[in-house]
Amino acid sequence: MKRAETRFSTERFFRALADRTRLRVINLLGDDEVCVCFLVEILRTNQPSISRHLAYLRRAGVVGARREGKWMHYRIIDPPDQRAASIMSEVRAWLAQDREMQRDRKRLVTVCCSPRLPMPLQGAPRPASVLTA
Amino acid sequence: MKRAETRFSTERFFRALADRTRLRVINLLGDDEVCVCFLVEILRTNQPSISRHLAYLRRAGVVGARREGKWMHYRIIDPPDQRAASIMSEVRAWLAQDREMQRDRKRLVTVCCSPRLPMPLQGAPRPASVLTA
DNA sequence: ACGTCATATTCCCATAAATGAATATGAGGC
DNA sequence: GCCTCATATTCATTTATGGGAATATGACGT
Repeated sequence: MKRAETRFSTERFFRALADRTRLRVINLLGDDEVCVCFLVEILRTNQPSISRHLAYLRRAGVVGARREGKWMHYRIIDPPDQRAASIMSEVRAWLAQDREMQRDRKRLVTVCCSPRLPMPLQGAPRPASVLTA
Repeated sequence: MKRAETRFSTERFFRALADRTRLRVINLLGDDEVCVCFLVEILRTNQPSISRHLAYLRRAGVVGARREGKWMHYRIIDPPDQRAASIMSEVRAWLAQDREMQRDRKRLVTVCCSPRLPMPLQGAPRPASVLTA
């Protein structure tokens, strides 16, 4: 079991948003849970890097995680602070307008729907939104 | 004349908000122009430090400056991006609830209204809100 | 021109954060 | 138990960031 995260901090919250990779992660999570392995695939970076960014976002109070067997599913959660939650909504709407972010989302759908997933993703649980799309 | 600042950047914007001193500056600026010398006084730090933070905020597109003789007045401006502007409104409302921020504002009023200003502030132009308060 | 005052910038140092490589953990199957 | 796979953490190194001291700039007065 993990330690209770240190109290919510305004600075940590903004810092979490001050990195393009983390913003891309937030964008990809969208309104569903997404498995880490897909984030690794779409962001084309190595697994430890994503894992650390996710940990950062978790400490900042903006994402939550759920384990399912070997897979970890991450999702956006409302930060404990009401104002922070409003800001998160704005941020997500903002990201939705960004070119690279739109490309990322497209790629996520493409990759997930592909009949033959890239090797490392065989059998990984697809994000819900893709399945229902 | 200064160079045109590099294009607005989401990350730079959030990084600007990821520092307590800068948040305190934003809070102190409130809805008026405030002279740098008052920020130095209230935040009890050295002048170069404030100046750098202000430069940071300027590059991030959240504050603007106006020179009046030897004095520089800073004010909050709407970032070029509409979404960023909404976020700034949220942030400012958020800061207004913070204890330390409220103390800072109080001190600003106290200092400005004091009949005998601290030495280095003699003759400095007071922020408008204090005068009309 | 010079001096002074308010502010900006530079330089250097210390700390913090991001990265890649390697290793550790945790879950499931045999 | 061991092996494998998905994810997390550690380590070492680089790279940004903030702070203090000193210096530069810009505006005004003389």
